[in-house]
Amino acid sequence: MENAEIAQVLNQVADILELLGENQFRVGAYRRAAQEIESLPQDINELYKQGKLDEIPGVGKSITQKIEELIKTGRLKELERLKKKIPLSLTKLLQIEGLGPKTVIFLYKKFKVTNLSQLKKLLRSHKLLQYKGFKEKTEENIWRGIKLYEKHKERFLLGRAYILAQQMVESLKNFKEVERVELAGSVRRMKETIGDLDILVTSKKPSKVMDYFVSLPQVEEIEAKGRTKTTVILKIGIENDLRVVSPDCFGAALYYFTGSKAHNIRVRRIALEKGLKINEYGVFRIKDNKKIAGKEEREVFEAVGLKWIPPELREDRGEIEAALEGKLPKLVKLKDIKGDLHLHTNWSDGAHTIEEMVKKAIEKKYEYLAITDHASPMGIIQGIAGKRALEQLREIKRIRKKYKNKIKLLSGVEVDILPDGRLYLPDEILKKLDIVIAAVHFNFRMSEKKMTQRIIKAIKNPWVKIIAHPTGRIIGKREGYPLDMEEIFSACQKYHTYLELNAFWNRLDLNDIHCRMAKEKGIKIVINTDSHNKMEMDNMKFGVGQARRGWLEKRDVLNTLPWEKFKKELNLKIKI
DNA sequence: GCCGTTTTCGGCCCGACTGTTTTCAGTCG
Repeated sequence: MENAEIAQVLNQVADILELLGENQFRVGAYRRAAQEIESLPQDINELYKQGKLDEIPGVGKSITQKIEELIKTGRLKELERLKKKIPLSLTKLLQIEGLGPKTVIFLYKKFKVTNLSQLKKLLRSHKLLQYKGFKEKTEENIWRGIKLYEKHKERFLLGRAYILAQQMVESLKNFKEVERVELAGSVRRMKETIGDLDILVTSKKPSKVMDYFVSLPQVEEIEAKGRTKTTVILKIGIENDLRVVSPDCFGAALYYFTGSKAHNIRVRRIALEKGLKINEYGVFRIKDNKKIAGKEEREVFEAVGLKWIPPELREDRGEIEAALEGKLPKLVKLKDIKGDLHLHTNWSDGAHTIEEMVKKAIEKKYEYLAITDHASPMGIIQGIAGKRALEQLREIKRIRKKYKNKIKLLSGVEVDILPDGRLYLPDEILKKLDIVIAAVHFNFRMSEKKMTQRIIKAIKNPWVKIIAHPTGRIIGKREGYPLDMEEIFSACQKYHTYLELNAFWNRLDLNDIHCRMAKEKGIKIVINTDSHNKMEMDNMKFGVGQARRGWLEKRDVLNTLPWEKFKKELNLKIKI
């Protein structure tokens, strides 16, 4: 069983225990363990073999046994037992905004509600109104939660949420009563999926800001409106929280609302050990309630003896320990990126010409770029197979010459890896190109062993420099194909092939955890946008965000190298 | 259920908002 599967089982146990009214800390312990396992930078099966399960934070004797049982048998008797008490389907109802464990269990016990359609039927009958604590408004709220749930079962992808968040921030900046505005929450942490938007402002007139905020055209519905906190649902279906605080607590509030929850809990615990209390208004000494920090985020960290931690790291995945020891990584930045090596043009399925892509890269002050159109047996893509590859090469050389003083234009291809691991273009063509990217685009359903062998065969090809979107996932749509990443990393190291972090926000593949695994193995990553038009080249920030979440530093990313070093590293023979 | 530079027992992060209350429970982040 994989890390994510084991984490899921533990979360299910937590959900049922919570519904049963179990001790909340016991519930929390399962959640914590699940979270730790999900973000583990190693395969949990390896830890098991080494007898090191209990070294995972939050995993003690009891959960160790449960993980062992899951690894050995694929099942957990405890969960089977719990499922007899309460159907697992109830845990789905918990995902409806406004429905918590108390209400869900009440609906189950009184009305045998176990799923959404039964819940709707009950609401329509208005039978709930006879019970204490339930009035029309309660029914309305549950309907609203159901509507939101049906509209958006999945979390929003970062790319979409980011643009909307920027719009809301800009609108707030334009309002005269607003002083400071900052984006917080999971968008600030550049998480690949976003639950809601969190925006923080300072103002002397909070109620005016709240009135202005709820009147913005993007707002569909007001869920809660108070003096310091307002929650609205935007037309697109995402929730947006706005918090207004005074300037002297801005740093504390920014820290607090950036999260993640797991990170905040850990840091507050450390604060408590030092006799300090952290809340959204500041850091306070418990004995006399004196405020010792809060204006700037950095102060909050320093007050509890930590170095400032970049938002992307705040997941309680070891960043707190690293900050305590002064061993935080110096994360790669967007401005460190010197080139983009995976770009499509109208020679295959891209929208723009080679020259238009080159101009955009010059605008971005890149030192180099590679044109890598598809060469694929798939009919839908009119690619650059055969003679067309050589034609395009001539065109690239022409444009290379034209812009040689501004940017280094490299020739390339994104060639398909066939099911048996051979490539769609012969070596005679590949060897004429500067950057050969290989990728899997079809026949995804293979066993882990076969898929791993398929990709390793491509890695071994001496002309292949990069494996694009290595796991093939499309976030929210398609699981990545199963791969033995350890073997892939070893092969990359042996054959000097690089793995891509595809910056397109519905891929972000490799993900943060894989990036961190790669870093630990000493493998460099290349961050590419895989742009199919020139605007998409701006997606680089999402790739860098994911790389930062994976603890990558400048030296871990191939395309941070300046041209001469890059050329040497890849052993490129061209003269420009 | 986990954890320990005060502790192997007794803690476990903290506050805002809503709805239905007349002092609070439930939910959320």
